[in-house]
Amino acid sequence: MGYREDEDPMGKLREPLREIAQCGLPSALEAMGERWSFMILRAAFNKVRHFEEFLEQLGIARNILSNRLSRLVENGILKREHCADDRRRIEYRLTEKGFDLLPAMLALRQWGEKWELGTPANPVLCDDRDHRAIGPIVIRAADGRPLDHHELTWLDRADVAADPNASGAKVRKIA
Amino acid sequence: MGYREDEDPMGKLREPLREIAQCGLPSALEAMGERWSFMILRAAFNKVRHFEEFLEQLGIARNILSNRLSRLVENGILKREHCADDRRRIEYRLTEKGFDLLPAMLALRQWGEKWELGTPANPVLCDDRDHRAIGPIVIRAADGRPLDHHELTWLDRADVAADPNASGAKVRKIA
DNA sequence: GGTTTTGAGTTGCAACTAGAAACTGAAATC
DNA sequence: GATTTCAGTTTCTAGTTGCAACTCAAAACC
Repeated sequence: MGYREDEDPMGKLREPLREIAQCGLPSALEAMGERWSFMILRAAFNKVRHFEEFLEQLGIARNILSNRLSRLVENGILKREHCADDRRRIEYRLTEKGFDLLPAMLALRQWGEKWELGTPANPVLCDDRDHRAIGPIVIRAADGRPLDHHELTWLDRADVAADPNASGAKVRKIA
Repeated sequence: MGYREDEDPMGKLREPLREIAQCGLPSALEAMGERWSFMILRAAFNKVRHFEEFLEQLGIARNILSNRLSRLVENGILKREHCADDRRRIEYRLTEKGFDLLPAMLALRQWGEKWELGTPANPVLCDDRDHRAIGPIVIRAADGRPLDHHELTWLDRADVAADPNASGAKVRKIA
């Protein structure tokens, strides 16, 4: 459970990663950049819910797990819930924000499979409807066609072409 | 749980993250899971090439930068090249493997913008062709339609439906 | 009702890692 | 030849990780 701000045996007395040019990456890394965070997230996606279960699945030290879980809860990626049937048990569940990390996690995982593992891994993530494996995570243009890194440029927000389908002062989503 | 006894001033004497169930994520994290790796990658994507340039852009300590760059080179994500005109200068450039991390980086970045920053960041990554912002990184079925996490299941490799367009023993890519 | 077990943490300690600043050594510049 | 610059090392301190042992409350057992 929560460490207080003042005397914190394992706290984040660390300078936040410099937020150059107002980029979302440092913020994302602030929440997910620590050694075990992605592995915990992966376990959570695999329906791991309880402290001892994470402990066993990941082979992480108890104090680190405790700290990482608290951090993920603070960041709104997991939520803590007491079980109804056993008041001692605490369930850690993904929030919407947590689920939304799935594309990032899969992109990383696919990269690892392609370049490090060399072989497709075994539990394969599939489309529920037809049981076919999902496609690779790629970058796509607004119209949906895949882009590779030669076809990309960084533009100042002022120079970005408006979405022709957008009406007036519609807020652009991301990227 | 072996730390090696060799004397390595800042080496990776750490146990590899446990590779549960033959997953690509631990391998990916082995290469990219350290504190500054993604920020260095981001800088590299922004055409930062030289040691002092990284130093200035990131505000990282020299020794850590030196170590991270070496590590990224070892992992084949960056390559080191001596400049022709100035033999002292070393250029760090992304390899194909490094470029291939772009989807993962963007997914993370987009997540950070959406959930942490709240506001779209400024240099916007755009399609070179029409100068429109790229679309969000999402998970797609084999046929290209976007999937959300309710429409996904993990299947054993043996139970994955074959791609109907694939002829015989075609190797599936990833997922 | 009292003892034991279990879930989820804390605490203490030793080993490891990050960071700031000073130092090195070779190549370029004056 | 003296100075500056680039890319690292080294040193030393502060912060992190991991293991093992401890706590503390809520079930389970007897």
